Amino acid sequence: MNSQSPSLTIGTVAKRAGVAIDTIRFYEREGLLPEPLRRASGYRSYDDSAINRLRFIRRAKDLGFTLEEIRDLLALSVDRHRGVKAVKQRAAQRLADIDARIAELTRIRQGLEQLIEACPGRGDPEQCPILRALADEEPQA
Amino acid sequence: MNSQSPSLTIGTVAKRAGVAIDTIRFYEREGLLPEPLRRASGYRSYDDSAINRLRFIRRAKDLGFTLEEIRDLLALSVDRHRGVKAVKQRAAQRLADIDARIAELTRIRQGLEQLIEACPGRGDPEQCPILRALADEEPQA
DNA sequence: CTAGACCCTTGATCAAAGTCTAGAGTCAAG
DNA sequence: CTTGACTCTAGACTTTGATCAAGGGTCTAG
Repeated sequence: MNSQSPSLTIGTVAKRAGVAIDTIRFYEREGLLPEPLRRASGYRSYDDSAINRLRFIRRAKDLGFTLEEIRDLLALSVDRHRGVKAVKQRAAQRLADIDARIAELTRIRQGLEQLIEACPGRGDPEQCPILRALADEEPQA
Repeated sequence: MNSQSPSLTIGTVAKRAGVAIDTIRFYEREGLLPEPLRRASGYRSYDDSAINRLRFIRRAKDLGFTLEEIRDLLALSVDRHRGVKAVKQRAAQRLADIDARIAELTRIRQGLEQLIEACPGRGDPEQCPILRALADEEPQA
């Protein structure tokens, strides 16, 4: 097996995972990263799994999950002792959350698209459907 | 002439527009609402246009605009000649952003769904594809 | 040994979009 | 006139997700 050197410093991990050092310590405080081993000096000592986890967090974040949701997602792997069934249920809940998020975005998207299609892109603001839809009728202030 | 009595209090406006009083004052500070007339006592005095504008803000917010973007939209809507085009462009940019987000969510949704489908929901945790994906994840970046 | 790079903790600060508080003045009803 | 609801200002606080600063200890190369 490879990788038997669990002695990455926080700076190295930060660089490889593409996040700031402060962010790593912040995630640790927030319970998204486990507390790492420490050297005698007190320096945090990581191995590759920390980098993997940080990348996982970053991707999930890019997808619009909050850190709290990500913590739940990560907690799935800690649920081992509670059995595969609980894990599957929680994953299904995540899926439902994602579906709801997609549905909400789709609703917004369609409202916007209709407005854009109806807008000539020039002329009198009074005629712009985007502005009119937002303003509702009878402004004339 | 149904000459409207322009003497709505902030509380009435808040109730009709469906926002909090503090939010109205906050929007005023932030330049999203014009400063209203004042009574001799100092009380803010609104008319219906304030309600319309608050609804405009709320709709734009629902469409994913930030308050800063909304401030821009409100300013643009006053510009007869350039306003409409810029409004349409910004709306189109919002639409593109939303599309990208939907695409990302759809992608992760399908990955998650496949994991769930492949998971028996019982048995050895080592065999659970969900746990395995979370544990290892990320082959390369 | 010493300089410079790195790491430690604690606590402050930021941005967004409000929300809430304190202390004081005002308005409408009874 | 008094009571209670309403409004005023200024400024502090909230949440999320970090980022920075101060004041120190550690590590490594020359």
